[in-house]
Amino acid sequence: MSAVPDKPSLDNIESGWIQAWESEGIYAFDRTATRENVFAIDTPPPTVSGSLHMGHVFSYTHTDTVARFWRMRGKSVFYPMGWDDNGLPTERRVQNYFGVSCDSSVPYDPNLTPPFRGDPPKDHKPVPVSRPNFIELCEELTAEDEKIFEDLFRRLGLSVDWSLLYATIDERSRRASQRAFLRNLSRGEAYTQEAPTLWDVDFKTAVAQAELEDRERPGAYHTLAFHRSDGSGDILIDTTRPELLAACVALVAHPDDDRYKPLFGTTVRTPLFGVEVPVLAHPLAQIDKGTGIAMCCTFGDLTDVTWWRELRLPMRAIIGRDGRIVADAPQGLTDARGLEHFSALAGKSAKQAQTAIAEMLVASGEMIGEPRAISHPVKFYEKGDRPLEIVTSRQWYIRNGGRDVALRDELLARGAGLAWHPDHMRHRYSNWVEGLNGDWLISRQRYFGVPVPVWYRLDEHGEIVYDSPLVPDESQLPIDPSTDVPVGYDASQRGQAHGFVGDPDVMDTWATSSLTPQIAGQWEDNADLFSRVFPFDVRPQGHDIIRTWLFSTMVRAHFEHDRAPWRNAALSGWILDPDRKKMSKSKGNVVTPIDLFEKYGSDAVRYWSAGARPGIDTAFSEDQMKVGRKLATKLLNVSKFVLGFGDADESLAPTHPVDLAMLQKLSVVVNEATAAFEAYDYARALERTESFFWWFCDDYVELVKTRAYATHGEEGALSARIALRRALSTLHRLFAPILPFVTEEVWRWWQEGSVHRAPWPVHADVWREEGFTVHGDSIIDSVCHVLGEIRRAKTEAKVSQKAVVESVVVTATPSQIDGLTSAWSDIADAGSVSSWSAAPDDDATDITVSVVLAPVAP
RNA sequence: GGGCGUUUAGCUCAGUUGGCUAGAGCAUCUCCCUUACAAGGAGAGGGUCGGGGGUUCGAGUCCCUCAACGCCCACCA
Repeated sequence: MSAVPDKPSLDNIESGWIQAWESEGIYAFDRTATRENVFAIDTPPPTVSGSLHMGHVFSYTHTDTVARFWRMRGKSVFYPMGWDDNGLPTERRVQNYFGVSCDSSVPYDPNLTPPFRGDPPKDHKPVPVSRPNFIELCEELTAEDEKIFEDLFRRLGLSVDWSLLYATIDERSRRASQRAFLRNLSRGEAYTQEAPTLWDVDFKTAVAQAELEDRERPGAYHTLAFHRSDGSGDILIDTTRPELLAACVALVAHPDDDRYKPLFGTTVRTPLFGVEVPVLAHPLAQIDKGTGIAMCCTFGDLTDVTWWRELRLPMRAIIGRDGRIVADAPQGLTDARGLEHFSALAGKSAKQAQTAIAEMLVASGEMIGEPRAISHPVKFYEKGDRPLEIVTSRQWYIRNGGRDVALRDELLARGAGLAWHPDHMRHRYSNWVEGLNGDWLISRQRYFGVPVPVWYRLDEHGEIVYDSPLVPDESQLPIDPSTDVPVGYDASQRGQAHGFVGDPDVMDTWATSSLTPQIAGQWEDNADLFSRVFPFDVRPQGHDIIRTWLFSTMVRAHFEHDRAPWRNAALSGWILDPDRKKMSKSKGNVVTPIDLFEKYGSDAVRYWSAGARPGIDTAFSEDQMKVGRKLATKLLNVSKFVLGFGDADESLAPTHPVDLAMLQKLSVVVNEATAAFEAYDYARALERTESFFWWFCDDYVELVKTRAYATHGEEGALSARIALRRALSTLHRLFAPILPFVTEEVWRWWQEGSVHRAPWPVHADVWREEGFTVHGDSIIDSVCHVLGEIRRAKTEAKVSQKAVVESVVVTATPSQIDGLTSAWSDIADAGSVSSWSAAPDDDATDITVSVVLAPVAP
C-alpha cells in the first residue's frame, strides 16, 4: 500500500507494474488447483515471422479481459503463450532476412555466416545453405522475434503465465505432434497415398484444401478443334488452359446433352499432337458452359481429377513440380509431328507454354478465332503467388470426414456441442465440415517443421516399400528420420537395398498447432497437469481460421480423447482500416502498437479493443483510445478525491438515502457486468461499468462532496464516505480486467495486494439491504433530474455553475417530494441553492422545476 | 448457387424475454478557470430506427418480403 500522490499520473506506469506482477507471481497458474477450480485458455500461438500488429493487440486483449475476470472470481487461470514458429512463414522470412535458400545437397558448415542480417538488396541472389544451417538460422531469427513479441504482450498487459511458454517447433511440440500422428497411424486415422494433389510450384509443396483461396485472374477462352477419328469433322471445345492440350485424355460432355450423345464412345484426335482420346459422358460436365464439351487433362482442375478417377482415364501428366512442362512426352503421344510440337514446349512455364501453343494452334489452323479474354477465379495457395497446379505425389493424410459420412457427422456433432461466442459462428464450422471433399493432407515438402516420424524399408532393388512404414517407439520421440535410425537397423543401411530410408517430409503447421491443448497442457509429458486443464474452457481465435485451426484441433481431440478439446469457442472480429473510404489520407504512417502504447498508454489501447463486441469487425480508432485515456485519468482523479475524505470503515452501513440509492444502482451494474463476462461479453461489461462510472463522477460525487466534508455533521459525512469508498473499491475491481494498469495503480494507494487477485465484486457486498427503505428506486433519478434542471438554468442564463440560486420550486407527486426532501441538502450544496419549496401534485407525470437565479452583482 | 451477418444521430455503436417522450461516445455549437480533474466541467442542437407489408392495445424489438453492404463456402472446361 502506498500513499495517494499529490499529482497522480498515467505516464509510464506500465513498466513498474509489469515487473511487480512478475515478481509477485500474480498470474502464476496454481498447479494444485482441481479441474473445477481452473479456467484454462487454449491461447492462439501467434506466427512470429511477422510484426505484431493491431489485430493481435485487439484479439489478445479480449481474451485477457476474460482471463482476468475469472482470476478475480477465484479460478486458477491457465493462460499459456505459444509461438507458432514452425513452417513456411518462418522459412520465407529467414530467406528474405539472411539472403539464403535451403539446399539439402549443400554440406553443413558449422561456421556459417549468413550474407545479410536484414534487408538484402533486391537483386541479391540467395546463397544456398545446408538444411541444418538453414534450421539454425530459423531458430536464431525466431528467438529474436519471440523476444519482441513477448515484450509487446507484456506491455499490453496480458496476464499470461510466461512459465507456460511453448513454441510449435520446440521439443515438446515435436514430441506431441509425432506422438499424435503415430497414434492416428496405428488407429488407421492417418494414411499415405499417391494421388493427384494441389501443388504450389514456387514453394514446391503440396497444400491442403483448407489453405486454398480463390483469386480473380484474367484468362482467355481458346476454341480448339478436335478431329473426329472417323474423319467426319471437328469438335470444338473451349479451354482457358490450352497449354495442357498434350495432357488431354478425353473429351467429356453431359450424358443428357443431345448434341454429343451420338459421339459418346467414339474417339477424336487432339490438335497439334494427334493423340486419340475418347468422347465420354459425365454428369459434372455443364451443358451451358463453353461449347458444352470439355477437354479433360491430367490435370487442369479438380473436376479433371474426378473425371480421371471415375472414368478410369490414363495419366498424361506434363506439368512438373517446378511448374514447367516436363522434358519427356507423355505416354500415348507418338505422332512424329506431335512430338516435335511437344519438344518445343518442354521446359517452358505454364504461362510461356500457353503463349507458344496458341501460336502453334494458329499456325496449324486448329484454333478457331481469337482468344476471348475473361476474368475467372483461380485457386491459389493462400501464401502463394502463382496458381496452383495439380501433380501426382505421395502424401500423408488424416481422416477428417471429407470421405466418410459417419466421421463427418460425429465432427458436426462435436461442433454443435460447443458454446460459440458469438453463437452464429457455429455455422462457419458446420458449413465447412459439410463441404469437405477430401481428407486432410498433412505432409509438406519443406524443411522447418516437425518431421513425419516414419522410415520405410527398401527392397532388394533399393525401392521404397510404402505399405508398412517403420515407426519409432513413443519413448524415442521426438525423432528426425533423416538422422535417427529405426530399431533393428544401423546407420550404414540408410539408402541401401534391404535397408531403410526416412520419410523426407515435414508435417503441415496445422498438424502441430491442432494440438495446442495437448502441447500447452503437456499431455503425456505431465499427465497430472493435463488432467487439471483438459478439456480447456475456451479457445479464443479469429473467425478466419475456423476451418483450419479450430476444426483441425477438433479432429485431433475427437480421435485422441473422444471429446471436444474445449467447451467454448470465442471468435474475435477483424480490425478494419479507418481510412478505407478516404484513400487520400491512407498513405504513409503505419501505426504500430508500441507507438500507441506510448502515446495513449496500454490501458487506453485496451479500452479501444474491449469496446468491440465479440466477433464484430471494428474500425481502428485513435479517438476511442483518447476516450480510454480520459477514462483512466478520471479514475486516477476521482480515486484521489474520494480517498482524500479520509478513512471510513466500508463494512459499516451508510444511512443517507442518496448513498443507499447509489449503492443499489451499482449493485445492479455488478450483476450486469458479471453476467456479461460470464458470457464472454467483455464489451458489455465495460459499457455498463463505464456508464455508471461517469454518472458516479458527474452526479453522485458532486451531490455528496460537500456533505462528505462534514459540513452538515459527522453522521452524514460518514455515510457518504462509506458509500464513496465502497463504490470506489467496487469500481476499481470492475475496471480491473479492462484497465489493469491504472486500476492497479489506484488500488495500491489504499488496499493490500494486487487488484488482480482481489475478489470480483458481488451484489451482496455492494448493496446490503441495510435496513433502510429507499424512497422508491427512483429517488436518485429524481434528485439528478432536479440537479440537471438547475444546471441547465445556469447554462441557459450563461452563468457559472457556482452561481447562487435564489429559489427553486419543484412540482412532483407527494412520494417524489418525500424523496427529494430527504436529499435536499445534497441538492442545495451541489446547486448552490438558497431555498426551495415543493408543490405536491397527485397527478404530476413529470417533475417540473422552476429555478430563480440570484441577481448577479454588476 | 448455398450459408451467415449488418443496416438506429454527421461518425462509431448501445438498445437482452415487445412497454414511459429511441440512448451513449466522438464530432458540432454555447457557456463555465467551480479549490479531484481545463489532458477538465455544465448544457444544446441533431434520428420518418434501410424500404414495404403484417401480428399486437402497443414494434427499433416478433413474422413475411424487398434492397444495399460485408463475410464464409461452392462453382472454376
